[in-house]
Amino acid sequence: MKTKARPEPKTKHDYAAQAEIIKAMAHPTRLLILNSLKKKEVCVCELRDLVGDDISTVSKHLSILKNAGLVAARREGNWLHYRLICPCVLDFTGCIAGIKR
Amino acid sequence: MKTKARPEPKTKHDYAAQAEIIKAMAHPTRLLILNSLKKKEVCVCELRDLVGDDISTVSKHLSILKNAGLVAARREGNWLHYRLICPCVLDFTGCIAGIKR
DNA sequence: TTGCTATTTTGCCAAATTGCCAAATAGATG
DNA sequence: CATCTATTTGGCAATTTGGCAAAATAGCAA
Repeated sequence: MKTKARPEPKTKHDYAAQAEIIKAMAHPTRLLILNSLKKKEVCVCELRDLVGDDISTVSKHLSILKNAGLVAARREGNWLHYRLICPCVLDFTGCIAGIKR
Repeated sequence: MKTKARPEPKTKHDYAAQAEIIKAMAHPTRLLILNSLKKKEVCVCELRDLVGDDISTVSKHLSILKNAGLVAARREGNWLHYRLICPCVLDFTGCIAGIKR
């Protein structure tokens, strides 16, 4: 039987890596995109309609999410379908919802 | 018996509010502070030593966390002790740790 | 009151972020 | 090849953020 794992203390580097991912989520449009991908993959053009910004703006948000490792794309003909890689990032919402200022 | 609650669709305003809180967490120093408060409240001067930045910088990070509703302060003489209001925000870390780029 | 300590606020500046438009790219199709 | 569609990239201005230092504030004690 294993002894209970004791986590190493986190370094500044660890926190920087975490912050990169959290920063990618820290934008209203990107939260909307992530939530839109909760149940199914969605095409960029659909996301543009949902978001309502210029397509180039939406694309930039997607590349930020992609670089953070939060979403991935699959090409199908001319369309790119984005999907959520780690749906658990949306569980966060439940905790956040309980915070009142 | 109640029927299962069906969440309302989130508005841009909802996402903006969520983003505010997440943005407050999206900085290495602020993640370090939040984790330092995981088990017990901590004085500002201790946090300054942990973080290593100028005291005014630490104070600014604390005010960002406070405005986001993530921490609160309790005065004891000259010292201010900060504590984590919603420890659940640290559960997030588990999901984040699974993300690889 | 004065002085002392802990903390916050203000001012400043460099760096990063945001969003739009235009241009470039990738893939499909003729 | 040319052309069309979907998407990304580059450039730019406006705004926001981060960190230090100086000044201001809050509470305690003499």
